[in-house]
Amino acid sequence: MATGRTHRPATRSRGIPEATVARLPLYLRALTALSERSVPTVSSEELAAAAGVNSAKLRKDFSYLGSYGTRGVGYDVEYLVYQISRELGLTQDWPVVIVGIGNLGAALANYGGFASRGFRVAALIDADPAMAGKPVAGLPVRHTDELESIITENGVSIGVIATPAGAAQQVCDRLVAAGVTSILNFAPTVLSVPEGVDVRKVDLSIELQILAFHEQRKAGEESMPSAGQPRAEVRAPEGGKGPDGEIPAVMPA
Amino acid sequence: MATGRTHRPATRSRGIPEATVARLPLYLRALTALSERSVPTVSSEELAAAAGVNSAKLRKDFSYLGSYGTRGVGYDVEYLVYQISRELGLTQDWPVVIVGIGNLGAALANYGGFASRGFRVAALIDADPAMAGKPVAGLPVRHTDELESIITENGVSIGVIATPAGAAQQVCDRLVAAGVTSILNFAPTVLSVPEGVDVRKVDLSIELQILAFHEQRKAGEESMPSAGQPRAEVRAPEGGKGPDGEIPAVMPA
DNA sequence: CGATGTGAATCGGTTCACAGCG
DNA sequence: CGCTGTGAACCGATTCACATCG
Repeated sequence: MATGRTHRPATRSRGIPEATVARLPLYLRALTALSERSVPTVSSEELAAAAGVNSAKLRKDFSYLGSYGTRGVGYDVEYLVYQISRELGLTQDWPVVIVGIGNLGAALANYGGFASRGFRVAALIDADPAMAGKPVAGLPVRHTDELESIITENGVSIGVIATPAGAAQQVCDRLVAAGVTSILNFAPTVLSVPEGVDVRKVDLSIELQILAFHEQRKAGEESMPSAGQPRAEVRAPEGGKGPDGEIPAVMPA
Repeated sequence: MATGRTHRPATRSRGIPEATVARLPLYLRALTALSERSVPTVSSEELAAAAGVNSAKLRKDFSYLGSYGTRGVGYDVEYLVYQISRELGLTQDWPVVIVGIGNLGAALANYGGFASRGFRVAALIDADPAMAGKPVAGLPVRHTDELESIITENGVSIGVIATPAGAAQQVCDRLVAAGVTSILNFAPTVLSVPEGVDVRKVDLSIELQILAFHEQRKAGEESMPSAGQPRAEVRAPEGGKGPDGEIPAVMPA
């Protein structure tokens, strides 16, 4: 596993479980929706339903952040939005670069969920000289040659890789060398990075394969000599996802 | 969690853990690469490195599928590719529809990783009448009115939703009513579906927020009175991901 | 001998159920 | 009285370490 230190410096009591961190954005989204409808407070039950989890899990998650609720009443929406935002680090500005402006890169550049969450697309970068200068989502595409200077000048610490698989590791190396310490990888490759660099991946193909697995199972069960109903025992609406939940990648043009 | 049945019919000994299923596509990808380089066999150690996991986990995973290795030698690449493909249900053809042909939908339509894995884009569907007939990735975009007939005629059981958040639930309902039982959701909404329908989601914004959380932590540690080295204790290259690994969604144009 | 396959130990996360408090 | 907050039980997944066998 290589966890760096074996024991972790125990940065105060900051022991928020990874699984909880992964759900905070979900709660935040639900809370934001409530906030827009001017709902003042929510119970764990209601919020849980809106976020697609169960209430016990939600309460436990919030308990790691502190006691932000009021017994007998619920949670103050605005206050919770603030607390979660702060915890996630969304109260500050995060400049990001997107490398690889193919179909996917362009889709990401146009994605509205960025700005609203404290993320700012500092630059779009592509290796194709023909792309250079072309405006995508209101930003001119810059050439890969400028990668290092863009990172440095804008203090970018988060990079998004949306290049073909073959170019991903190389791009990753350059991003890291230039100072990026968090990478969101859409290319279908395993990136190797030095310790201290965080990588998350999204791979559409993998998601589909997992669906196919379950789909096959359903089909099999239907025509099973034993099996009762056509489709029972599958994944519940809850929205749960396999543990460890590897996320995989989409490949651009 | 609402697992439908409480005990599961125990479809023979088919007890492959969800976490293992989620990694099979990863192994498959690595194996395919080896196969293309005509490598005949691999050890658990080598394959694990290529897939970004540790070897004990990989061996345990494979043990759920059966004993496909040879002690003292390793695994036969071709044989394993076949076994995993079969297990995942990739030896059959899976027609899929993509609903919502914005930036993201187009990117998905152009994604090459589909065909190579047994997935076939049966149709691209969009609600905008102006899009109808326009060719995207070689296929003419069809209007939402045709959704039901397309699903039925092509026997589609897997649907991909790449619409704006507001339209997602409605599209989902129609897909399900028409017979779709697996959905890959890219819209940033919690979809509610009847039991027996599988939903997985991909949300870019959530992934970025998780990165921001860790990024913030790194920054904090650096200037910590106590903390030793600048950056220790973060996520290792291993590629691990938070359990439960909620996957989030990208929003199209 | 070397690498697989797997019980047993361990770990992290989820769920339960209820004490605590506004 | 109702809902939060949480210890404890539970459960699945990961890791360890070694017996097994080609």
